[in-house]
Amino acid sequence: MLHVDLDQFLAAVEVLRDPELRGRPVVVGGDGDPAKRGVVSTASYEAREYGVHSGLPLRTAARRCPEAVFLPVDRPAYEAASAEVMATLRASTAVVEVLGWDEAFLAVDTDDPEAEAAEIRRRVREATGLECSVGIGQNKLQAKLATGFGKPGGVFRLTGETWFAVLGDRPTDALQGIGRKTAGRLRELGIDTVRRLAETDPGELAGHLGPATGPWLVRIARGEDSSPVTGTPYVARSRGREVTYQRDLEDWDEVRAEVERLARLVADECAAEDRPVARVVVKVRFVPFTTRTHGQAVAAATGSAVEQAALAALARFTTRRPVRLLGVRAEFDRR
DNA sequence: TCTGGGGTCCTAGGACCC
DNA sequence: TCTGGGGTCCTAGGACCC
Repeated sequence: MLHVDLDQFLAAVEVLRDPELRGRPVVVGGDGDPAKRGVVSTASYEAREYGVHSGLPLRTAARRCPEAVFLPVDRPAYEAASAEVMATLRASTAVVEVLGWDEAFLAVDTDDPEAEAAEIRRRVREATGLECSVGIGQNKLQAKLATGFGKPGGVFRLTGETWFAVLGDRPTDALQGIGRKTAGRLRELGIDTVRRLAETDPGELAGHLGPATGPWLVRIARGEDSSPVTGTPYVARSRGREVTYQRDLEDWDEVRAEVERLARLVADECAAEDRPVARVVVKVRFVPFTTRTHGQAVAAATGSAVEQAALAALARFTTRRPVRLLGVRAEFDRR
């Protein structure tokens, strides 16, 4: 199995549009104004030299790298570039499973995966001008982790034979699915490396981290993953809109009006997809950063059902502190 | 580090039913 | 009426990913 991951995707698309950006620190995020609330979506490798990375507040990025070029997120441009790349990948005989804008798994039948990977890199570059890295593995987990070792612009193979030599002594958050919080909880249990996690009794970990999560963590630490590469089209389970306000909302009438506006946007998208909404969840982030959600089942599929449900969900909030973010999410009927 | 926006999946507790 | 045990569903919150 191969995992294809485009290098510094958003920044690379911007460089293609404006070749003068090549070689310069480029930061894509928010509306391109580093003085505003927002975070970095993608930093070019030049910007990463200054400690700028995805998720970093734009203000902080500007402090670390004042000479960087800050650009707004241009979704349509990235969607178009992504579609071109995915079409290129699908043109081969492989089964292609797309993950977001800039990643895909490919199930290929070949005796020489490195040659296949090099060929994919060449075709993507020729068709789109974009560079990618390719990971090779016996399953999706191995392939995906391998890509990181190939970046940028390289190919890396990770198998059951090399798994522990490459990853055994690394911290547990080297694994996809383990973030800062879970790594911290594992450390408290005396588990600080991938190897230690792999040696842990799944039943014991279930007691600490849940019946599904515990045993799953042990499996991924062993490099085990039986999930197939599926070419079936992705079907969303929910659709939502959320917005962080540059100025905190203090007036609850304004909060109500905004929730109604977001609900209308979501309702229109759901209607366009012709999928019945089962539930609406409203999210409120209060100042400084406390987030609460309330949901409301949608009874009938009437014209304004989503808006009605959103306002009903909002009515369950009793706190009246200033608000920095509002969100409305519609969950589809699961059948 | 003053912390986006799009999502997915899992957990725990309570309600409810037999 | 001083109270079991198992199963399922719903809800809010948390963690993670791109």
